[in-house]
Amino acid sequence: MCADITDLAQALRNAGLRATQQRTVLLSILMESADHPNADELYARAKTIDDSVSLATVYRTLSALEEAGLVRKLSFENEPSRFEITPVAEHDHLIDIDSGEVIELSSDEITRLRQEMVERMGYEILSQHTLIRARKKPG
Amino acid sequence: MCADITDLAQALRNAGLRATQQRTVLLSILMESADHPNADELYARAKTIDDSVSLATVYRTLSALEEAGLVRKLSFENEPSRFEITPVAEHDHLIDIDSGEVIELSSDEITRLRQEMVERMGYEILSQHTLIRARKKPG
DNA sequence: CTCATTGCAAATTCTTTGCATAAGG
DNA sequence: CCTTATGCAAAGAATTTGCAATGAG
Repeated sequence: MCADITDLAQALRNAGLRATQQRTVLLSILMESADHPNADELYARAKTIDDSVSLATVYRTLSALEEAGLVRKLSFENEPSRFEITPVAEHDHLIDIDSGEVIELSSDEITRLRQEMVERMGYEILSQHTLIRARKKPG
Repeated sequence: MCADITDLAQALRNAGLRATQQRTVLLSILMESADHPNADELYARAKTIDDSVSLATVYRTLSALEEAGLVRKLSFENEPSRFEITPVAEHDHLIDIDSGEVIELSSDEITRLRQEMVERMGYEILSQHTLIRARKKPG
């Protein structure tokens, strides 16, 4: 949970990326972010730690981290992409359309079902993600 | 399958929308599009029928149709939004990342499982959609 | 007739890129 | 050192909006 800078730098190098100041900061922020921040939010948070980071670097870093498999990009409707550390356990997202809150849903059984269905069709899954738009029931 | 112009106009009015020339054309194109076109593609197709439609109207119409529940907007990663007539039977999408082809997956069982899970949490589902990125297995 | 809808062009929003400088290994 | 990454500012892509003209009911 509380990875130190050295660990992060190592994680970056293991992923084949240079462990720059900016990447380390961004990765640490993502790891301690329970929500699913977008690029602007990450940029704002990063600047409180390292005033020099630019938004361009945030985007470039997110692309690099995604390509390396360390980060997952989430495309919600009508809003900028959000990002999260690649989850160990597969999970989906429910967005409360009234509050905007994003809730993670684990979905082992569903994941297995989908996997079977898709494999029967002759495909292998690279990634899968379900987005549910929902509203709290009254009462 | 082969709805005529009158039906379309009526469908629009039933949804509380004025049945304009442009909306009727766009709705008819969507109904006969087996793929999942984006705004630009719809614009191009619409112009072959009615040269006067503008891209702005395509966007405005799609918003209106979506709000009215006639159309579903699909947010794929790294590409403009695509649109489809709101499906009668719930289904998800698999995108072949090599060919770009989009395949519809029906998912009755999975839909039911998700529904139960979410209801147990005290939410009611407004929409749900799964996007699977996959690649054809060799052989 | 009256108000919603349209086309056009300009504006926004999110994201990417070119280039000279800085910094990782 | 040598290359890759960075910041900045400018470019780009997708989508939205203001406004005067048009068209549906």
